[in-house]
Amino acid sequence: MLRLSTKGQYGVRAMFEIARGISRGPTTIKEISERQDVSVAYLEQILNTLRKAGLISSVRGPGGGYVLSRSPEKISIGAILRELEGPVAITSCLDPREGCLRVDGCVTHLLWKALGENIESFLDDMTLKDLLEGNDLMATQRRGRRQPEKIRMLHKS
Amino acid sequence: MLRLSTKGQYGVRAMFEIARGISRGPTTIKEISERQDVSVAYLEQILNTLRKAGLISSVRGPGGGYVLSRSPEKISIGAILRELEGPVAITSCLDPREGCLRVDGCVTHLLWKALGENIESFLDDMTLKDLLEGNDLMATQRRGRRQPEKIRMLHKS
DNA sequence: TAATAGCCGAGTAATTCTGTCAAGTATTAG
DNA sequence: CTAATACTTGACAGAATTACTCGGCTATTA
Ligand code: FES
Ligand code: FES
Repeated sequence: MLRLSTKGQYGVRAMFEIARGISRGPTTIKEISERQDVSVAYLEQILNTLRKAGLISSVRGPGGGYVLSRSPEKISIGAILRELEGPVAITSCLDPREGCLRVDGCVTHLLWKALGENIESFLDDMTLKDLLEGNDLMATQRRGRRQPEKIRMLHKS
Repeated sequence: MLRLSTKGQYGVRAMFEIARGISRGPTTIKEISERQDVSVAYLEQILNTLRKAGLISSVRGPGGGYVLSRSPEKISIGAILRELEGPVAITSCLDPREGCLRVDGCVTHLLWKALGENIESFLDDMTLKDLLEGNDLMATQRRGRRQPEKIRMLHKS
């Protein structure tokens, strides 16, 4: 229950790759494809959506690729997913693009609403920076280094 | 993003109706159908699943219907949804029935896992009793009565 | 000017969702 | 006993969504 589509998942992983490549300049679709095991054609579609949303910008021609429009800590996972999958809406009744007639007097409405807000604040609080730190953590694990706070909390839970 | 299927939603609403009818004895499919606007045929499918799962039991013949197997505070929304929609699994990688080969070294794995656990604890903490109290709350609103705690918290959030 | 790299719209196969339908079985009132 | 009530079961089908692929185009630069 409550699956995320592959589009959303791949989107987050692609954004992570672009974020990770910051120091090397633009990251190409091909590189992302190889590192994350997603086809080039599918990534084109996904990255195009994210570019139109203003989360990344593209550089054409040789040496080109994609770069983040803002710094990693300013791009939340929620922002990425919203562009690719629309707003968090546990039920169609809660989707601003749809709506419901029976809202008043519906016992479950508040329940789904609260759950949705819970999920959304989680996703909006987590950013690409946290993912980068989580990756560092994995790379340096078992070496006694200091662990980034938010990810360590994830690890515990 | 992250939609709940209608099956799960209807299932929760049906369980609420059965819980609400406790004092009157078994609740028939037809009654649930009328009160919750869901077809009898579809409810048959849903309630059968819930019965096989042991959440409700059925009484056949005239005067029959469905009753809860346990008291409302012992039936969580999570338990209902798990039967109808399978385990919470944001990604296929987290579904115990599927799994993933790239788990080690996957940056997003911990993220989805933590989100899933967050959702699950929310759903497991909320019970039919809370829905019943929420319903009372709606019915008595604007009359200055005392409001049940958990639902009032929902209302605030 | 050729190679690189992103841009764009359409289309399609597979899967999942959202139900319906028909033919049963069990129980009870009369 | 029998008729009415109500749940039981399995199959099936249309609609919607997902998860992609494909072909051709445009911009940039060495
Ligand atoms: S049916 Fe739409 S809010 Fe409950
Ligand atoms: S790809 Fe399966 S856990 Fe990340």
